Amino acid sequence: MQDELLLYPHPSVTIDCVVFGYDGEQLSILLLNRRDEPFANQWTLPGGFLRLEETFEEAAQRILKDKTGIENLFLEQLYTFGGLSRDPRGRVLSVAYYALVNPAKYQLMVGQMANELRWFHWKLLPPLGFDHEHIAQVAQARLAAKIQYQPIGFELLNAQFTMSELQALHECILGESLDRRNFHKRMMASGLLRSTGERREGLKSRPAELFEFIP
Amino acid sequence: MQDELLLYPHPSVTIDCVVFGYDGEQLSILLLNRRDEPFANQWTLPGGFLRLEETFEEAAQRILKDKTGIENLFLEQLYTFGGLSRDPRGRVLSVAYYALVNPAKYQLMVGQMANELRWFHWKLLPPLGFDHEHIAQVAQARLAAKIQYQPIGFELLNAQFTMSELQALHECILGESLDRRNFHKRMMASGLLRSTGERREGLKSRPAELFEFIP
DNA sequence: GCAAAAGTGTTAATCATACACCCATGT
DNA sequence: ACATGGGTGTATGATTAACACTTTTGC
Repeated sequence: MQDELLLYPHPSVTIDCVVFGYDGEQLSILLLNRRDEPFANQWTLPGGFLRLEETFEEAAQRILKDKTGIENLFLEQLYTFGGLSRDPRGRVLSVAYYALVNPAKYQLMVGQMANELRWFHWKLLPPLGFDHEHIAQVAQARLAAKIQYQPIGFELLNAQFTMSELQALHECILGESLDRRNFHKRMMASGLLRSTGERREGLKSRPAELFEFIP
Repeated sequence: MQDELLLYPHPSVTIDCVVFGYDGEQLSILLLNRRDEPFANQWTLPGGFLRLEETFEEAAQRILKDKTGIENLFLEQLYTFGGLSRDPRGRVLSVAYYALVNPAKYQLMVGQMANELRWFHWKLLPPLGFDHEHIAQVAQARLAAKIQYQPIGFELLNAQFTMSELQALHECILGESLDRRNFHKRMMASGLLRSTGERREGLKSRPAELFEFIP
């Protein structure tokens, strides 16, 4: 039964992850400084090889947990990259995923195959190994396109968030400032979020209403 | 250098293609009746294994040419499917592509590994092998979403086409009828097509202006 | 002259934008 | 009381949707 599958050599398949983080001020991408060849001591997206017994998403979760300590995040498939020379080791495909996380919620843990992990401003990335600059660009474009049509929050914000927090995130991704009232109307009109009835208190000003995404 | 790549067994990688065809009346998807196991004598999307020396698009073009006779079509990556049991032969990933073609422009040629090729109404597909029903659904959804934002025509229509032909295509994909005048305005406002100055004559009614896509 | 499809403009409705004042809290 | 950020409505402009009659051809 496996015969046909063995007729030709198979490519390797990796999963690479573009992890966006938003700390309330600026949007970042998590990069990993590789310890080993290829691209030793260079920055790349966190990634790893797909195993036969796991789905793409399971692989992405495992890889991110092992290499960065980040667990249980929402992932969405971005694109699959298959250029012939994107990896010097041979034919390696990359099924890329992206995610949005709140960096404050995770403790980064540098895995064994990395020198360092660091958040970089999403528009000011260092030179990257493989074709990861290209992958990051595609992810940025996807994020910016997607936010036009729907509120983006995922894990970037806490489960409950104020309208200002959501607005600051959108402004950050869009690169422009928005009108508070119109933003409020648009978000509520989308039907994707609702008020929790609770408020965020303890700040220096009027307590803000807390919202949550509707599942 | 290849050592790391050999540590784990590799999955097989196929390219599957959702080829949409429009004959002026209805939108169809091209299916192939398999000659061999698995899924012998069942309908599937045309597809085949990726070779190490070719990109996804080259593979898709080769596969379509070999199995259907269709050449040189515009392809766009749809999604990559990686379910653990989508292929009974083992772990097989599928990088799916979709394309739009004008069936009248191609002579279908049944390849050696198929019993038959046939166009099926895009909403009335027979049961399909592998997870190809799912892939077809994703492609349908993508096409319907995409047409909201831009005129889709490309290879579906002839290089020159009348506004009514383009409108019939859009109505077919959207599943609703549109107003002629508003459609005309919207298409021209998109800036993606222009009048050729010529007309389609010889029909039973007033000759229609011919348009073309701006490259 | 009749049938069939093409071409075209105006009005109404909807949606998006711009904009400013008062409110609740902490200090 | 004042500083800080939160909450809210309306008026205008822009876009989209609804709608019908005239024109050109073949028969």
